[in-house]
Amino acid sequence: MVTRSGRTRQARPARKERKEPPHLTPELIHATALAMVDADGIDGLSMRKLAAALDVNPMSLYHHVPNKAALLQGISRLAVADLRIASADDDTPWPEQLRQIGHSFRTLAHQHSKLIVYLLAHPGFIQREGPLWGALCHTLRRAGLPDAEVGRIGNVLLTFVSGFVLAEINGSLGDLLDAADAAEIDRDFEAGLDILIAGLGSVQRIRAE
Amino acid sequence: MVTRSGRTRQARPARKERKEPPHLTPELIHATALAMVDADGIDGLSMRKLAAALDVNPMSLYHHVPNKAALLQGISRLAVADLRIASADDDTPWPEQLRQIGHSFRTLAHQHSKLIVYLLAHPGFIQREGPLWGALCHTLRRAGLPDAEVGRIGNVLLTFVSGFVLAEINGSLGDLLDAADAAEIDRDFEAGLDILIAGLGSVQRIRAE
DNA sequence: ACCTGAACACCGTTCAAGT
DNA sequence: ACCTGAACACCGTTCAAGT
Repeated sequence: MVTRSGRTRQARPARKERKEPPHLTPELIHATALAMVDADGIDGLSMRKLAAALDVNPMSLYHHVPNKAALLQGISRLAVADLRIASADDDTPWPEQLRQIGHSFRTLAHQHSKLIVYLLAHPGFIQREGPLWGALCHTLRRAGLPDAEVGRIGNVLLTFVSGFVLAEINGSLGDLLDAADAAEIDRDFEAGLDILIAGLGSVQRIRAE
Repeated sequence: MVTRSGRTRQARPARKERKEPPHLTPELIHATALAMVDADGIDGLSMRKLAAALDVNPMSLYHHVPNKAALLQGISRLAVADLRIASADDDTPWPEQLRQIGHSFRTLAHQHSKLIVYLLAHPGFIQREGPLWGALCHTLRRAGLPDAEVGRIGNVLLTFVSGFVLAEINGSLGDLLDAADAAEIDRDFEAGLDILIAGLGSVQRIRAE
């Protein structure tokens, strides 16, 4: 919830009366906008409502953010920064590491569910240079996959996880299965990863022959 | 392209002058709106632009369609009606049949790419009673899967295909892989289906023990 | 340098008035 | 029964004017 009542209201007589300057910065704007999206969804965010939440004239925002598209891009950067890939220790077996990457993504999706739906539907979310794709490719190479197959297989894993969290968040997953509780859906996610990893093993064997 | 110049302009003196009634019906409205979305995307559709394309006052639409949400629902119904599941002949092996279902979905996604992105991001697209989910469950049961697993596994296949077409349409797939041509992406899709089906086979074996 | 009001071109939707 | 203009409450964004 973004509330305008959270402002400091101290007794000492500030130099500028009770209308202290909000110290408007891109960081503050992005953070507030992300909070609004997390709370009310993409449609709940507008330049004018954002300005109201910051207690500022709508037009002031345009001195720190070029336009709404750039604002959304800034929000995305902020959210993706919350992604934590557990990997980096090469002694855990690669199937377990793939599972961890999948869980990292899904956790991020739960943290910013409203935004992730928007991000998955628009280009430029997963980047070739990002930590997620890097970790994925690294793990697959460690699993013995030839370089030519790494991208292809990595994409299969990524698209499955994307599709899953999307269906999970928009509710169609709970609709198709009769899964009412979250634990059931967790198990479905695990089952999907199992199938992919099992399939990956068999394809790996085939290509190696 | 929806153009307003496509109206008949005959020489005979119509009773109502050159402003003939557009015979506004829900069907015509939905079809025109779908064409607009296919051409310009979801954001390219507005009640006012739709009315302009139909050469009608914006407010007239509200006598045939309750609101924009209902309009989008009607468009979706229209698009989903284009889905053609090839199956129904039980002599083809189940892996091939699964592949065909996946291709049916992907073909639909290509036909209405702009709309499908919207549909996947919003609830209610894949229905339990729909032909796609029905065919999927039927095939999986035929593959010898216990009833308890059918939903779970069907969901894995569906979410993979959803995630794939989404990444394909919004361009992030072509970005991550260096795949420039469509044929390469076709092969990636095939590879994904192969992995899932292979994994499905092994899980099937495990559960059977 | 930063803020702001007015204005422009759009939205979806309601409602009373027309035929 | 169907259509329509005016109006309302919203948008994103530009721009000239203020400090």
